[in-house]
Amino acid sequence: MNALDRFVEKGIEQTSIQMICEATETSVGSLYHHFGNKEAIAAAVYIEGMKDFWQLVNNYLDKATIQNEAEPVVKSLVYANIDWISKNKNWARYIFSNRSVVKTKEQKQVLFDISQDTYQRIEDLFLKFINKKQLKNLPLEIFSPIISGPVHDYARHYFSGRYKKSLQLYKEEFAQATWCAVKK
Amino acid sequence: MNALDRFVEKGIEQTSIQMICEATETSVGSLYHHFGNKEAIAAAVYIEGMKDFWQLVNNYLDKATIQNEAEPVVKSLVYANIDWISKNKNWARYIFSNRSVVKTKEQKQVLFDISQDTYQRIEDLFLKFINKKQLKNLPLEIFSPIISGPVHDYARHYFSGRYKKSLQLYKEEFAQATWCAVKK
Amino acid sequence: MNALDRFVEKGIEQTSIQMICEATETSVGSLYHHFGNKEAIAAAVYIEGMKDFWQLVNNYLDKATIQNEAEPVVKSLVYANIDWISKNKNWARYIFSNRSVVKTKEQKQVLFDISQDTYQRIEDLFLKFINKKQLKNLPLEIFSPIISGPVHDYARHYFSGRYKKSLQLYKEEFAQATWCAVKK
Amino acid sequence: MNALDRFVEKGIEQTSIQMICEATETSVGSLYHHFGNKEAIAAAVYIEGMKDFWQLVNNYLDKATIQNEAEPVVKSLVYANIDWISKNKNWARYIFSNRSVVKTKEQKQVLFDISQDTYQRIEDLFLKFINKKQLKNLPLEIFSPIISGPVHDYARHYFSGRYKKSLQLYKEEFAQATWCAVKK
DNA sequence: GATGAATGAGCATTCATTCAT
DNA sequence: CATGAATGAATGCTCATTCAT
Repeated sequence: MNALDRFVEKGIEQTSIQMICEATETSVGSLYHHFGNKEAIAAAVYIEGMKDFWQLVNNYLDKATIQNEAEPVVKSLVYANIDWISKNKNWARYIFSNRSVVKTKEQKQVLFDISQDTYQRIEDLFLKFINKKQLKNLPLEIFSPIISGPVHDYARHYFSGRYKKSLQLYKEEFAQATWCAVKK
Repeated sequence: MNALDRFVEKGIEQTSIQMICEATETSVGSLYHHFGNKEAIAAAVYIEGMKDFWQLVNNYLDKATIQNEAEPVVKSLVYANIDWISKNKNWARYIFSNRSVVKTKEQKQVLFDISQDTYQRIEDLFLKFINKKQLKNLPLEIFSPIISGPVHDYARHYFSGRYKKSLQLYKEEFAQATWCAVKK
Repeated sequence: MNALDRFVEKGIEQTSIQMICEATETSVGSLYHHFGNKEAIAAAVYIEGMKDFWQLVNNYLDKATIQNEAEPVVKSLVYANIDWISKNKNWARYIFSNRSVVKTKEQKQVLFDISQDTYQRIEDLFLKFINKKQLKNLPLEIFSPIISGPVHDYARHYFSGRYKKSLQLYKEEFAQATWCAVKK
Repeated sequence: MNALDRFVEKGIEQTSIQMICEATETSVGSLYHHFGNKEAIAAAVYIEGMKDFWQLVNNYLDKATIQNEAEPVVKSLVYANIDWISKNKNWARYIFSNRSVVKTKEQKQVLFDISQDTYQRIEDLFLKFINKKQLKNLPLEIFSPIISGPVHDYARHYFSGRYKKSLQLYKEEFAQATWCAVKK
């Protein structure tokens, strides 16, 4: 689905239904039959991207949890962010810039359902590692910003052209700094 | 009263020139006389916000550099982010979501000029503290994401309604975690 | 009912798309769907008029060429001008005052194609009559101004209200004077 | 006054007051102080051009009437048209395309006054030559179209780019054909 | 008289959405 | 289910004109 490329290229508002039709080789009527309106298309693209992201996170966690240690788990989350963003640049740009396209209750529910299992899995892991004194005893909701924030922030600057070096280049630096930030 | 409030409330595209006129008690012609077009208004709001932010950062640095230690400097940057975002919620929302409104060479130059002195000041400080072995020897361009990223990420979730607790509540946690992330 | 009537009445610039919609009982979108922009509407009206004119010229030539003499051919061109202008006052006014609406290559080509056959036919006839010493040996491109110019000039003054008598009244005078102007 | 050049270049409607100010190195207020509104500027340019034209015609008639013969008088009118148009291309283009800018009673009166003397002079001459059987006994109001029409028509085609050769090149041909058209 | 900033009505054009085929 | 012509509300922007200085 190349609506994504158009959305990233010109912005959602500047991408007309006509353009999406051409990019996806669909007819106007067909698009409306499937999605109902333009906002739903934007939301569908967002949700599809997030689904893909959470799958990757889940896969990385499968390997990282084998050793039952906090460090590989935390670092795997950093790696997952860096790798997914690197491989899905347009999706990342889109998701970073268009959080607000998910508006309706139904869309929000779908988004919630997509991440819920993995989110819960991470919370359980973190609670366990806090108890095992491997992680700082931080409120659960600030782990995610501490782990993902730096990478996302770098990616934003990179996408805007301010930073030139690829995320992959600083993979270990981000992973190590993040680990230092959260470890007990 | 502000164009900013309308932009945040409905999004730039969904805010018509008419709405801006009403919000600012200006006439259409006057707006165009001073700004030239809508994009320039959006850019001006962005730049004004950033100017305010960098001033605050500079003020915080003045106090933090007295002791000539890395820790208060790093933490002051975290505090500056948290305090500015907390006090200027709409400006923060706007800047987080509309980085791309600064488009023309002139606008980019103005934005650059605004931050340049403080940015340089921070780089000089970090280089000094790296040499004094108080900070990890990281590439300079990843300090900023590591320090600002977590706070920004939390703020985004907070603004979107996902997180309910205010940033101020986690001020020390963010400052401490960030310090751990970058200290040698 | 016609875009033409509005254009003549108020001028092209002073005729808004809204007015054209009302006059043609079309919707704005439909107009843009078919023409693309306002200039294309103005050009289409111009071209339609010229098509009609050249058809009349062609019909008149059919009859005038039967005798194989220069005089009826030359006079038939004068008559064609006078009759077409008399019967299509608004189209004539429009075409006289808006030559420059035909701007794009495509429009110019269509206009050329419309007149080309008849134009060539007239040139061939004139060359033949020059050779038969029935016409002055003038450059081909000044026959047209000599034949049409007086009638057009009268019509312009008539349309502007300066002259009151109808063109038809002076039909024979124009035909005879024109014949005297070009005959050997 | 270079408003003329702008009017010809872009059309009256497409020439803004601002452009006229820049072209004439005047201020907006000054322009409005002297002319009252945009239409009056357009009319003033038209009238100024016509004044210049009629002066030339008058000069040419001074010389042409010495011999007291119809032929030099008729031909001098053709020459006057050709020479004035050749020397004042932009004014000619403007006047040909913007007859309708003279709208108010006052403007029409001025225009009338400008041409009246010369117009009367020509009518008197023509009446005399008709009586002397040097000219066809045509209604007075069709002499002008017969004499000026061909030249004007050629000029229009020349200005639109359709004809490439300058008017001056066909000076004698137009003069001779016109003389043939009106002579007894 | 001269100035040019301010005004706001008016316009061409776009585009999400509908619906008859 | 698919299509794309038709719709018309909504918008960014221009520009003639005014008027306080």
